[in-house]
Parts: sequence; C-alpha cells; structure tokens
Amino acid sequence: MKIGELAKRSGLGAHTLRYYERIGLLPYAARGQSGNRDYDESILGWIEFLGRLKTTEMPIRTMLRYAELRAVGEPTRNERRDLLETHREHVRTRIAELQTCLTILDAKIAGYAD
Amino acid sequence: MKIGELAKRSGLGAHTLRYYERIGLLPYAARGQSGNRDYDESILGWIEFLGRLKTTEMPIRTMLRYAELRAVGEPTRNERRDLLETHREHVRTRIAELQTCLTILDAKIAGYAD
DNA sequence: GCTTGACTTGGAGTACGCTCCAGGTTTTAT
DNA sequence: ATAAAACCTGGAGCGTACTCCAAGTCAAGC
Repeated sequence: MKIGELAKRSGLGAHTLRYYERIGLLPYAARGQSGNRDYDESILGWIEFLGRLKTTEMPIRTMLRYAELRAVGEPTRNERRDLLETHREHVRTRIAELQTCLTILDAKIAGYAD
Repeated sequence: MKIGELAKRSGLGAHTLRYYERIGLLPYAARGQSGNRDYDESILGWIEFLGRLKTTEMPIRTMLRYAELRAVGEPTRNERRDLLETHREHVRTRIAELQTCLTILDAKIAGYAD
C-alpha cells in the first residue's frame, strides 16, 4: 500500500504520515525500488491506537515514549503498562472535569430560558 | 485590586490577563492616575466562566464572540443562548468520545496483565 | 531619600502539531 | 509516447495560545 492509500484508509494526510515517520511515531517504512514507501496493512492498527491516544489528549512526546518502548519489546512491558495506566487516570480526571463543566453550563443555559 | 493580586486570585498570570484584555476577552480595565489597572472584584466571576469555556475546549475566537455579544447586552440574549447550547453539544460529544476511548484503554491495559 | 519590586507599553519569541513548498523523480492512464 | 498524477526530500511556514523582553514609570518599605 502506498502513502496515498494509507492516507485515505487511516484518515491522516500523507504529509502527516511522513511527519509521524520523521519524528518516530511510525516505524521507518520499507521503500520499493523506486523509493516510494510501501506499507503493510498492519500499520493501520497502530495508527488507530495512536489516534485514540491523541483523542484522549496524550502529547506527542508521550506517544513517542510509548512507541520507543514498544519497539524495544518484551523487557519494557511493565513500563508500557504503567504509562497507559497513568494516561487512563488523566482520561478519567478529564471526563470528570468535563462533566462538572457540563452541569455548570446547563445551569447557565437554564438562566437564558425564555 | 491591581493586576498582581488578580493574577493570584484568578490563577492566570499577569501576562495572560493583559493578553486577554488586548484581544478583547476581558473588558478594558480602568486605570488609576498612575496608569495601573484597577480591577473590581466582579471581574473574577467572568474569568472563572472563561476558564470553564477553556476547560471545555472552546477556542478563543468563540469566547471572543460570546464576550462581544455579552457586551452588547439584552438584544443578543438568544444568540448567546444558542452559542452556549451549541457548545454544550460539543462537550457532550467530547465526553462520549473520551468514554469510548477509556473502554478501549481498559481493554488494552487488561492485555498487559501479569 | 532610596532601593526594590510591581506596574506600563509595543513587540518579539515560544511550544505544539501539523501543513505546505520547491525542485525533482516515478507511476499511471490514455 | 506523453501528460497528469503521485511520490520523494529537506526545510520553511502556519495557527493557536500564550509567554516573555526591553525600556521606562510608579509605589511601598526601610
């Protein structure tokens, strides 16, 4: 699969895919004899997971840390789990915060009732 | 109250307060004879509300729109209510999205179980 | 009275995460 | 065979939201 198709299937732009590779968020892609990137289907799962991390506001630096640990493999298992557990706490806190604000917003809107 | 005290009490930096005034998010503050800003307590409620909007990811442009409508007063009542209702939908959507990701994260972490 | 700290302004600089450009090569469709 | 579309690289530029700097004025404590 070439970069254009991966862009379509992943929802990211080709520019973004190259950028992610450059910074190390995506593994260096195999190039064909022409020099064009040739992706395997399996990259899609990783990109989707990165998207979840991004949606939940994980900064790129932290994703990068996770990506590096993942590249090392088994010995980093516990560290990866810890990283995700810490992140899960951020997400839980964020949801609670948004819910509090939602309640306040409800009250504010009620004050605008006709 | 001078800007340093407002900074402490609001949790924003003095730089940020000046920046907010410059772009129109805070009303132009009265200056004493020395030229120093002299704030009224009442500004704290507005800053707190702006904080809620920020926490819920409202972009500054939109806060600015709300601030402008508010400055006009009564005739913009419905437009302000609409703006907040639209924003409330964003917040609800965002909470749902985070909850979905949280479930996926739980599953991922479960996969790291010893 | 004088030093230290807080305040003023206009404008420059920063961090993050992309997003695009230039100039060139390769692939694909006709 | 050729033209259009897609790809490559290194590096520049952009949008958002601050954050800080320089140079100067003002205020408060000793």
